[in-house]
Amino acid sequence: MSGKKLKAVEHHPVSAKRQHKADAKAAATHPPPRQRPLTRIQKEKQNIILEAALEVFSVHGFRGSTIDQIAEVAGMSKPNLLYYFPRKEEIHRRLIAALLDTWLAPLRDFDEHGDPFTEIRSYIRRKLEMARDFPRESRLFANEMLQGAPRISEMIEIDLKALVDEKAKILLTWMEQGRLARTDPYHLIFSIWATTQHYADFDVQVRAVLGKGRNGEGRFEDAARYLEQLFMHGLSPKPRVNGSA
Amino acid sequence: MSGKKLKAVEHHPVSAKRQHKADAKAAATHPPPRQRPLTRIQKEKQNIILEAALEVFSVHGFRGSTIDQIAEVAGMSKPNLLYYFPRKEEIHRRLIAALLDTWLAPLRDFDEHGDPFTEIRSYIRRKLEMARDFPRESRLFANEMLQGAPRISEMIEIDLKALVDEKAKILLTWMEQGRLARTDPYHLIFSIWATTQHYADFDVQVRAVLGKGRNGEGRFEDAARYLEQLFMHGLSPKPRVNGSA
DNA sequence: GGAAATTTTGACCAGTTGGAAAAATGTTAG
DNA sequence: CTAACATTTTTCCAACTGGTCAAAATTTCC
Repeated sequence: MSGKKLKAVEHHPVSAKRQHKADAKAAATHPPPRQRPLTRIQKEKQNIILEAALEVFSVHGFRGSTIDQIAEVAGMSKPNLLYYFPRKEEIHRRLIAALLDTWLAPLRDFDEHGDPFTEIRSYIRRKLEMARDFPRESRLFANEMLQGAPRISEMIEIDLKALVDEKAKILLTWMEQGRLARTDPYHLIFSIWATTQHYADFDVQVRAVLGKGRNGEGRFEDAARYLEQLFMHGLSPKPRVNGSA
Repeated sequence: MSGKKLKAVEHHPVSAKRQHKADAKAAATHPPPRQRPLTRIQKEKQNIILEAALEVFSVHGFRGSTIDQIAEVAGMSKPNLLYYFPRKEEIHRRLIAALLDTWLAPLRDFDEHGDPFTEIRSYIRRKLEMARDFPRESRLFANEMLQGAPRISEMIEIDLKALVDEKAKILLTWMEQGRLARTDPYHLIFSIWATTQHYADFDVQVRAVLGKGRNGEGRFEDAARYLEQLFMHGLSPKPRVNGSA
């Protein structure tokens, strides 16, 4: 349903506080067979679990989620789930790793050689589509941020920062060329993130406020229209070139 | 430190799944004396607890937080804490109730008779100040939203919606009067919420991206400047009235 | 078909968690 | 001083949690 391009980044903080007693044995019945190329069934089950875990983690956060919950959503028993992911943290790590990759793709596509407004508009559009189509991923990310990003601090301090720095530079160039209003490129990017992800993270609120009326999918199109205008012209009224209303 | 205008809204969902066995007895030694006007010490202790709970809940969410954690931050034992708030949920409820009140104050002050841009600008400013000065409250709110606002759905579906409807109407009037660009007032409000609260909720990310440089308090001023421009004129470059750069 | 490997299940465990009971320690008004 | 009350601490518990383990059920491969 959602986990499209997984990628298994493998970071291994290894900092398990309480390692119980599972030592270097590692080859008993429990862990899914190492070395071997990972059977089709294993991949399927892992995806089912990751999908279920996304569902749960994105709502309750890491600490607030239990393996039992995830197992139930995944339709399997807890020990069975633990057969595929020996540790709760491992599931979360995998989700986050996959997420970060997908999540930043739109920003990576930001093209230096394109037209500033076309680039910005399509970036907003893509982010908005992701908020619509992958709200759980957005919430998982938000949850992690709210907690101070304990598990991904290096990733955002290094990879993300580098990427944003790069794109900010592009924006600055455009500004110097007079093709874009001179302003803070970092906060510009923040504002795009904020306004688009809001529709995923605060979905309940958005729906509640818009009321029973057109809170179907229309809100995303309305949002797209509104944001386009906002980022283009702001809220200043049109200079009123032709006659009155 | 933070809980200014408490208000004790009293909602009582009462849906405790596991009621253990505490029945109508209710008058043992545990509960803080009912009826009596609530001594000064009681208020103080309650505030200490609420303060600690805010600290914990805002980071880990309701389910992810434990009474032990809160008690430790509050500098008291768990049973002692439970003497003042017999239930974990009760603490959370109190926090949320107080929060909603404070949180919406800036929007309430939105004045129909003011100048559109002055009103919008000062609304943005106030929200930004709140993000800076009360980030935990913002995160607590965000956490609740991420979880689908299970404990405050009626409140946002009724009170919040009514308030926003009212203010949206004002915005519409301004638009019709040609004093504000014609656009969707609801999404306009969403965008203000999103862009301002972002600085509290995604603080880690913002700081990481801005880097070690001026991530002190400067970011809030930069944000204020940027947002002012965004909401005023958008990102279109100045018409270039006078000469070149 | 059957041995080997994989997957699933059921029983179990130690540590945590929300909360109860009651005893112990203040505090205060008469 | 002391009885009545308020507060705090100690002890305890049942349910929940992350995780283990051996055995049973199933699949895979020759």
